[in-house]
Amino acid sequence: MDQLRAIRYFIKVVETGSFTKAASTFNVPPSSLSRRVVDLEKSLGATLLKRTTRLVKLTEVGQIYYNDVQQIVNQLEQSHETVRSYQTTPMGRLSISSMVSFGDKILLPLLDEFNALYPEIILDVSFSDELSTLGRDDVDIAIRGGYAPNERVLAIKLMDNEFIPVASPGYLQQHGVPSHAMALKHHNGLYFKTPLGPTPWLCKVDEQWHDVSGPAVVISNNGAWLSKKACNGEGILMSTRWALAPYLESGELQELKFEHQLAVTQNSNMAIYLLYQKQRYLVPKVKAAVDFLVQKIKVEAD
Amino acid sequence: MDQLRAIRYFIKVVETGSFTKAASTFNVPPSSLSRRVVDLEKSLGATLLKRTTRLVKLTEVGQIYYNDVQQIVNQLEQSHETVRSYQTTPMGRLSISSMVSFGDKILLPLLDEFNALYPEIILDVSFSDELSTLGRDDVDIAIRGGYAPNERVLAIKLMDNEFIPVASPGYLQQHGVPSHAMALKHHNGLYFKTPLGPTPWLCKVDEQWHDVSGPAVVISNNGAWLSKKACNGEGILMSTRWALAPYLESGELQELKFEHQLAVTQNSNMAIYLLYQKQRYLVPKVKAAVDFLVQKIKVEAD
DNA sequence: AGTATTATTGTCTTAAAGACAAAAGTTATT
DNA sequence: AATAACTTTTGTCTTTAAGACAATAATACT
Repeated sequence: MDQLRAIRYFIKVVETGSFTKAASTFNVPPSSLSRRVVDLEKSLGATLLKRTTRLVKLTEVGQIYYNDVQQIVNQLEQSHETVRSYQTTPMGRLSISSMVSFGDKILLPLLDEFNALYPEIILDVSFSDELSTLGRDDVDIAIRGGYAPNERVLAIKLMDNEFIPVASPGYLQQHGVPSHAMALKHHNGLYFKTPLGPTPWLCKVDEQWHDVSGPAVVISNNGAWLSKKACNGEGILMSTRWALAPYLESGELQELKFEHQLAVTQNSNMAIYLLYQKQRYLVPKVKAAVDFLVQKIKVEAD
Repeated sequence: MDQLRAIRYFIKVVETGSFTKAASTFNVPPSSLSRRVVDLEKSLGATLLKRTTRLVKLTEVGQIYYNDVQQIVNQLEQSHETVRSYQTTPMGRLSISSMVSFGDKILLPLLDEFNALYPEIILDVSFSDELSTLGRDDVDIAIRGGYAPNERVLAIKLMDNEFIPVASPGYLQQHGVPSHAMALKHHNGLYFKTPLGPTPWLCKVDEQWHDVSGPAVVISNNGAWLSKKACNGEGILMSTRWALAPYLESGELQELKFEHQLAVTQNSNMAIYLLYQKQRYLVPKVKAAVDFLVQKIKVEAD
């Protein structure tokens, strides 16, 4: 029995929920899949699928098995790609996942340059603030803030991700410039929301953390929109220095400085990391992109 | 092409270093292996093996590929065992790896009991202080001291692993009872050696660590031998409280107490952990053993 | 209830792996 | 240096397993 083929069939049947649909993706008759999956079940001594003519569902062990083999087949595929592309020029589809805000401001311009450099690499870029599970999905490179990666994933710090409080001159004129961090509690807040929830205003005084968040005006994960609102004088915003840079330069917003520095998390080493799977660095396209991005962004940050 | 079969052939060829030897383990002619490996190499577009008639060696990519697929095939095998044994009574070979000293004193008596409880489980117990790479090898359960496991491995703390200094009454009469930890520097040392090297005598005074190791008489990883020497009054020994318990009770050795407690590592949470792979807990024999050992040892520790 | 869809089963065909013998290439020994 | 011993590869045939296609059985929707 071609075990691996049977497993691939099984996986596809689970994913499509149908023998017929799965069969069509392999260009073989459904009967083949049916037979192979039965073979597999016999060899395992367990039924993996509950078949009703209308839909195919996983059994309890089937679910366990599916989770395992899905990942295993994925790994195998990656390993084959590593060998196949070993010592060739960078080429093929490269999928990058980035935080939304970072993508707009910094990543996209760089990718244009990257594209010109490696025309044989087809970029597949998606923006999302969700913490994608690198390795599970087929994302080659992910860019995320403040991340604790697992052992198989390598993280390179690209740049700091310092959050600073800002407000428009108009707002400060009307409501006064807060002299002490504690005073922020009486100011209107425009809150940035990460996948982990809204970011509070925190402040460390005498080794003690205080939440100095003021009443919320809006909460959003859309940085540009929040910045607009801040410019309109609707409240105080805490966002990353690099996202606010253009507004600070134009004077539309100004940074608030306090004796006790503000933060949005007690975890001090907030930074932006580039993540990739260790083994995948052997694939030329991945190596090219990692090296390029790290070099470009680290230089820019200086 | 039966990819998986080809990969299994390839792995065996690498392990045995010979097509002929590998072929005999599969009970097929060597020509089959030769053909399948060539197929595999063709499909990957790379040569994996450097064949000279006398020995077969891996190429550079071959080495990378071998590391990958060896692990992948292992995972697949484990996954199949999980399914096959799902909801059956605990049975089959169970391999346990334990630290030497812990094995003698605590584990073996328990395993006799375990064996009586689950006669269908064939125990394969090996003792070694080397840090075995759980998952890479086929060890189901490992027992180790002070371990930082990876994400796929679960660690359950079985008991504390407190090191205490002891000496025989004779030794103390002859050399005097050290009044302060610092005084140990002038005492003969019997040093216990872990895979990470000999264990120094450390002592924390005013938030500052000091090495108070005295001149070494012997260094060994054999706890029983060191204990004997300590009984003979040859020096001061630091070993685990549970290993020394019988000598302390009989009065052959006595514990030295200091204002500033001694340790053999700055890492405070030294303890003995039971380690196993998360997924493998689904295999009845593994679950039975983990549950049994945890329960028994935790109860004994009270 | 009837129809359409879907999985399974039966039978034949095709493709791929195994068996066995022979050849080619290496290393070690005489 | 040449031969002997061993190992991998190649050639040819046989056997085994997967694919093709039609037919059947079973289920859900109209």
